Amino acid sequence: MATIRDVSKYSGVSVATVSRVLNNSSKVKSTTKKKVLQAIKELNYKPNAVAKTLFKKQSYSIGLIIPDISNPFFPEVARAVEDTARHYGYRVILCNSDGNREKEKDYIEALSQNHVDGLLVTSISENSDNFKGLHMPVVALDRSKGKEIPCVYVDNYEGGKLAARTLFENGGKVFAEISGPYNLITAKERSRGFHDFLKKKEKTALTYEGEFDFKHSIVVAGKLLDENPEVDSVFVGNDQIGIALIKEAMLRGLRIPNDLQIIGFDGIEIGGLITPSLSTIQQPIYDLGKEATKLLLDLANKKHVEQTSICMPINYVKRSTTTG
Amino acid sequence: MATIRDVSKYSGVSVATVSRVLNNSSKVKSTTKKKVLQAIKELNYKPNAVAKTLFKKQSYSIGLIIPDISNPFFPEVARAVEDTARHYGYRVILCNSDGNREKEKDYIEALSQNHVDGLLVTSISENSDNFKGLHMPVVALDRSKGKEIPCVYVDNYEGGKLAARTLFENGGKVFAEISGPYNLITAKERSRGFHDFLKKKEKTALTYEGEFDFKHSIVVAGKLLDENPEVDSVFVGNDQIGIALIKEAMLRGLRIPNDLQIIGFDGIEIGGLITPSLSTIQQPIYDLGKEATKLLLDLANKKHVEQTSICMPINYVKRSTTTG
DNA sequence: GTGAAAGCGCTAACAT
DNA sequence: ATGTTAGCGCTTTCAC
Repeated sequence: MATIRDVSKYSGVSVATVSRVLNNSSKVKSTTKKKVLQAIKELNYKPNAVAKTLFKKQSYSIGLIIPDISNPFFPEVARAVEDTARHYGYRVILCNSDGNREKEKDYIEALSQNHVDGLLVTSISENSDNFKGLHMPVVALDRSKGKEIPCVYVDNYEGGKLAARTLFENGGKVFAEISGPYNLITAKERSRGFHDFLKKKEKTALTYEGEFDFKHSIVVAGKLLDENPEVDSVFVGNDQIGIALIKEAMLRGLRIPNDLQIIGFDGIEIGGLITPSLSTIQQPIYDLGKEATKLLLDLANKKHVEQTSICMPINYVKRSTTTG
Repeated sequence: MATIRDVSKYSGVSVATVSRVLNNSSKVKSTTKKKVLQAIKELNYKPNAVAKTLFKKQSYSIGLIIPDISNPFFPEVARAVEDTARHYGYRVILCNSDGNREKEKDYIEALSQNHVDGLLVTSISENSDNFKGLHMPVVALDRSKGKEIPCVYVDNYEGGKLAARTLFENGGKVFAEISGPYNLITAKERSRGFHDFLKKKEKTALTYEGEFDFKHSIVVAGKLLDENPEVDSVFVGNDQIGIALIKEAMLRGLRIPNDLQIIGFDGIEIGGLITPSLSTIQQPIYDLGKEATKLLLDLANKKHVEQTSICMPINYVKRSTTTG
């Protein structure tokens, strides 16, 4: 590998000058510039980004810490993050935390030692001191972090209410919910919104606490259906649970949406491709990732940001598991 | 940020000694070691991994270049890669190439300049000079690269044959295929295996060339069904096409598998969760990613590897879109 | 407009 | 067992 020193010798100028033409950092006579460019070409010289990072303390890379890339919500986020990062010349390091505090901490430490320029995190814990004392910006993704950390999120409470209203207005009589795990603030908020709306209508809903995961959801969905055959309207904590519920409902010969209405949450692509397609409260997943990345990079580059807390809109997408 | 120099001063020993305790690289008297450790703690010193990388020419990071993380096959791969890399102390940089040669090249150049220790690539092109002259190992994932590049893959040709045999033995009469794009060697091989088997049985199959993508598949699937209502057995290039075909078939009131049998390829998780669940030729997706990563890291660490070309087994998974 | 030299934070000879 | 020092490849004052 040729170094800047090789280029310097080959072209007969100093390394400083080579650096100047490399970075356009100050005027260089056009004839010497030409010589340098020529040398670079002939030696097939590529600047060593690590050396540059060491000096500049800027790596043009960010860390993306999510619970699990195999969970279908996150690939869409990751794609947005990567696209956006790339657009601004940044690379992204992918980290799966499994919602494990220790694993998250290990990653943060490693990323920090590698001088990434910022962290994008979907963390399990609302307030964690995993993020204390870092010398780089952190943006929380899909988790409202209160005032402590900049974040990009959706109003999960309103989403829950919207699901309840929809089910109610569609003529639902017996309501149920399979929520996400309550230790996730997002799941809790969705649930709270759902129940609050029903309460105003003097209705209640059976509630099962689930997980954001297919395997577990199959079990809970089956249980709900078996224990409560009278239920006709279910709100589920995310689309994966919804897909599991559809499967179990069909296995039991229920007609959807006539016997059973279902509303999911997230709007992952696959929800629209199954039969029946899953009605859902849709988050702008790609834009969530995109805006979070933009915010993070603005922060990393010390640009002025007028909003460090961005709430993105949700909306109800009617597909085939609801009547209206 | 404290540096090794700060620790050295604080503890009254040389930087070399500090480095020694940091890396356990040679014996240090236990009392001085204690002093150093104490200083490290009090100063909250963290070694700068970038500086180390510059010197050692080893970054403990690898690049993962795939077409698109939103394609459901790849999150499972990426998860395996990340798990395995992490297990060996490596980080992974995620890159989406969209199967675009130029984009792939840009990534390779950037990763190379950042001195990643190796590249894991699912490339579109079988033989590309994008990989020529790199000073780091490359492992091809799910793409047989001939002898040029180490690779981890499955026997797609056999998979295609297996699909054909299954459909045939289940009593299929009129066969069809929606293949993946022919410029992908994997798609072509699956298709070739499928047709070769049928030919031996003196059967033919209608063939539509598709894409490994939901949106496009919906269109092709609809077309196939409308233009050939007599078809009763379809092999599709991957599970996504299969899911699209199921959707379109149900839309048209076809009974699966009685009127129409479908076999997919890949074995992505969602295929088992839809109704009807998709029978498929399953690849060991996680293990593919795991073995590829292991191979790459062995290569990066110049360990002796007896096999630079690893073929993983496939198998038929009977679910609800086939009769047997 | 260009060059010399210091230094980013670390490791590894080479001394002692 | 420990210290001194020369880099790794780059950028950036500070001279000229």
